[in-house]
Amino acid sequence: MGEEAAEVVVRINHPRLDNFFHYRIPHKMDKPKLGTRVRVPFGHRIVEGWVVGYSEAEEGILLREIAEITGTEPDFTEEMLQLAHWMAGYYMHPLSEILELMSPPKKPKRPLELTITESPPRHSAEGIVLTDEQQAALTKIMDALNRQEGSSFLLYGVTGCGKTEVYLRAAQAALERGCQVLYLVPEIALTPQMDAIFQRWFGEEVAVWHHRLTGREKYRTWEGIKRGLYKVLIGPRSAVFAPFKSLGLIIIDEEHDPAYKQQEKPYYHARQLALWRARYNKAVIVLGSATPSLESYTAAAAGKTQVLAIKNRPPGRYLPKVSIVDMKKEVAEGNLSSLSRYLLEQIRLRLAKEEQVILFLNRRGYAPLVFCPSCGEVLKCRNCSISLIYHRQTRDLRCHYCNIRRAVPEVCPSCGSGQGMRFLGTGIQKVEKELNVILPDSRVIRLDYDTTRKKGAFQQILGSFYRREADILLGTQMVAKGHDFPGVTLVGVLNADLSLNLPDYRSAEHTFQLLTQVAGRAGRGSQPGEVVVQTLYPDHYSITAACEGDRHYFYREEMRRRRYLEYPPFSELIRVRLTGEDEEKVINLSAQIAEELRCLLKPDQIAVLGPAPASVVRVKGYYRYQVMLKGKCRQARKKIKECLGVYQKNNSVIISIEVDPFGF
DNA sequence: AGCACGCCGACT
DNA sequence: GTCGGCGTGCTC
Repeated sequence: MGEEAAEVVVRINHPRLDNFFHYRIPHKMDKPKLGTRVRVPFGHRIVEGWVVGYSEAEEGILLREIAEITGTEPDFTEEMLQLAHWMAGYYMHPLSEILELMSPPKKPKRPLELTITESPPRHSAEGIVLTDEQQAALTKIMDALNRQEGSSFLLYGVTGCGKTEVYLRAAQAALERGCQVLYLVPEIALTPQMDAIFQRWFGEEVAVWHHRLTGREKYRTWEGIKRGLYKVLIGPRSAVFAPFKSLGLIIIDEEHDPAYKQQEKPYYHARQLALWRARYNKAVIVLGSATPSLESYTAAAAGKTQVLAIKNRPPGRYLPKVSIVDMKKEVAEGNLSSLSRYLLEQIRLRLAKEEQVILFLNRRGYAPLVFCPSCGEVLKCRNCSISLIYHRQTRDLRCHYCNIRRAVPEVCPSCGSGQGMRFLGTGIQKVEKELNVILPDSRVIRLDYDTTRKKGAFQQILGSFYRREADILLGTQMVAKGHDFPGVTLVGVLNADLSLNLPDYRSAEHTFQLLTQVAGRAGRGSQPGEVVVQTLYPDHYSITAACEGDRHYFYREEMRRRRYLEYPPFSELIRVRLTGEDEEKVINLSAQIAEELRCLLKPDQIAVLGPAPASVVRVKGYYRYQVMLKGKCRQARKKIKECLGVYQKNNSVIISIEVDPFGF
């Protein structure tokens, strides 16, 4: 018979150590609670780890003893340990890495006082009266809070319908019932403004969590949430790991936003974890969006989530009129500018009335292609298999994958011709220059990755546009989110097709969401707005649906296509990605793995696709290939992981597993 | 991941 | 003779 021993996960990040090890508790040590951080002898050294359970050790293993307990209390609550186990299984990731991600911030050396002045919840100073639809939604949420049995809602409201008003009142109702509230937003950039709104309502009991906080700030917030001093936490996806004492309400704002999916290990989706935590805590969860993800839409259709629909904006705020411009015609009629004649006419009209304009182009830089007119060679990054982009401010070339910069060559590196390089295509900087030429009297302000590098620049640019210090806000997808500009009456989408041509089964969904969100920026004030959408595919369903505001048509059509092609939500995807410096080794191993998976998995259950090169084969000098699994993947996760585990020993090719991948 | 063990070349 | 190269194998 084996003996009862502590299961310890060691704090070492390696695929071959993806398991716990058994340890004996010394006689003079109290039995550590689950989640306790300990130091244990491991091989020839002492390492840190966490106690994650107790069980009988197998016979024949010589158990060693836990050396010491670190910290005064466990790092993880029962809830977070269970969540970690669930994540390890679902995302096929080592438990140690997930615990690392969830572990509390270090205690600062200098002691820190944790007192928060409890302010009684205050009502909105503005005293806005809710519309009937808003009130109906709020009532259902409040009923659910009273029932305390865990419920989920999809707050499906058109852009500008006042979802925030519903969130605030729901949060207040939760606080009145003694519960804490988690409010998730897609990006850090959006936290300060939400923080300001919530602080106006709830005072000092609101905290913000994100990765840019200092060590002290993190510790203070973490402890405050844990002890129940803070009642509301606002933050991006990582805030979903906060150690709430009594979580009663979770709100996910813009739940469709891809930023909720972590794009690096361990590739979790915050919405999924939030749903898990809501279920565990019997809390209410509200997913809010004007353009829900297909996942949430499906859950609603299946009755797993209740729909709270808001179909109208508050009185006096009208949905904009949308016009589509066919750019194929525009080019055929000799207009090679990035602005169609109709859009330009509309811009002039609005500027003459001293109204503001937002222009949207989802492409950074000046020109996306640089080529030699003599031999036709297109310049590519030497580390990545991707074209270099010309940037005008710095007059150099950049790779948008690895950020490398180089000068524009005077002589073609391929044929040696000295004719000079030519630039092709249109990036946002080129549009900026065009605007300066065509409309020399208008003030243009640009919002993109390059103008928001400096801290606070994002807020500063938006603030300046809000104060009407500029007439035209020209931006990448950053302009789609967040702000209300009462002065904006025209939104121009310069190239609606860019997101449509991405190699991703979600591209139509993203295009529909992006267009709807951008269009929603128009007519936020009392003036009716107009949206002009320029496209080469004026008949594509994602574009027509977004322009006509016909959400049901889009979802019907998109579901039909997904079902036909057996893409999620009608199947599950797992991507196995292989990365290495030696391309041949990567290809060979990919083929070997695909072959073995094909033997292992039933073809009528799971299709093994590939191996195929990733959409950008080479990044930062590493070659990337992938094998895609499509079908009933969940139930075969164990088998798949075992199969791949064998190959993870090879260290010249890194294998990573991505469950429900984003961005192909 | 670390760290030891292990079996072959040029050094005080 | 030994110091040290990094190949491979294990860690309750």
